[in-house]
Amino acid sequence: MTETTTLAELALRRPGRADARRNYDGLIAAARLSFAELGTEAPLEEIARRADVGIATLYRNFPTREALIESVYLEEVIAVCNAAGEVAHLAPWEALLAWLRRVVTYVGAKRVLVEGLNRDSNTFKACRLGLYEAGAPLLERAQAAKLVRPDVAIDDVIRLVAGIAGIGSTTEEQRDRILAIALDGLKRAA
Amino acid sequence: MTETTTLAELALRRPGRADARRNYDGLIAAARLSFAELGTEAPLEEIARRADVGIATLYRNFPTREALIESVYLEEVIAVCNAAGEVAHLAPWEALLAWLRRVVTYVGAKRVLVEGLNRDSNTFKACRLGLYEAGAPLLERAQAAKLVRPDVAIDDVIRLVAGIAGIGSTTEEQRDRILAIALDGLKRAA
DNA sequence: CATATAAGTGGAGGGTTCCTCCGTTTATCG
DNA sequence: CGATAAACGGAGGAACCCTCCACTTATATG
Repeated sequence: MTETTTLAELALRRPGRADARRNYDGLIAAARLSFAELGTEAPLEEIARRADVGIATLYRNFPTREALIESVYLEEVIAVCNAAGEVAHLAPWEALLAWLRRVVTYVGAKRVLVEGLNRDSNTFKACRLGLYEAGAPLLERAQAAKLVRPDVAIDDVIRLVAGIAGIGSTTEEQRDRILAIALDGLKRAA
Repeated sequence: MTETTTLAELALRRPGRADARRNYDGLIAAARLSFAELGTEAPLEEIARRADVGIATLYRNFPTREALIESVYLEEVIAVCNAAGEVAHLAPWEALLAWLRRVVTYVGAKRVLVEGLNRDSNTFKACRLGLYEAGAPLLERAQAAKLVRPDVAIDDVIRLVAGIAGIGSTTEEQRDRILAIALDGLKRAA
């Protein structure tokens, strides 16, 4: 479901020739490493060097720095979307909670990637859509069980949680507490 | 109150000589303009040019780009802190709500300034402290009136609100709705 | 297998921005 | 007014960005 949009984009962008595909993958791997180590401002020439590839090859595959950041980001979002399936066995409210917690952890860790990238880009929109599709069933289940107020939509929830995840420089305990407060507002008004 | 820490920092950093102080102020003004116009990546030499000052003067006052961003940021935070006084005449819950809305509007508008700046820096910490001191009386009043659950602290609230403010690419309506949901969780549990 | 061809490749190089160094200017104080 | 310490400007080397083009190679086809 998510994969239709996302993988379509991936498949579309990935080069067709064997050697080119090898370089493409190598670049993403090198970029992930460099970004983690030096931040999103890591020199592109350094990334190309690590991938054992000329600078022109990098630019051919990723015309802008943001395109590269997004491609790294993409793979990780897919993992979180898939995690929505792993909580299906839990009770409605607990399942929703568990998955949202996972989203917070994930987005928080990769915050450095997200900030500074154009949040209106196509790839980013696709990621959001993927998260919506992954989370919607969990929300609906909780609403059907009368545990969550019926007037909230999945994109409200995702954005709320994403916002909390973006909070910098705080302990994990505090972030959990804040998340709990916010999600209390989600519960069915008595 | 807030001003003790904040202004102490400001006074500390501000040069003592008349001409130097003039340049310092000119640089901040030019920086505010340039950042608004070209983003936080605006060429520092352009900023120096606009301030009618050599590039070395810029670097002497603000050794890094972040230092400059922070200084611009600082002045604006003070304005929000002062706004806490302007809502004192409202009822407890409404006063808290009004001020938090103001914080969201403010931080949302200046998000471009905040992201990309080191959130653990001294200046940033001072700003947070200022917001805490400004907001604490509002929160305590609402708690005393039994309108807000007693187990939340002001820094939870500020961070929660700051997180929501940081959400990108959404309408003002949605942001208000999300804020309302989150603040519902703040209310005294029945 | 041979070979045509389109896709892919690397790196030189011009342009921009960063940031330091140092000789000159100027505010301040006795 | 003169000494002196603080502040100043801009030249210039280094890092990085990104385009252009001559060369290489995977793949499809006869």
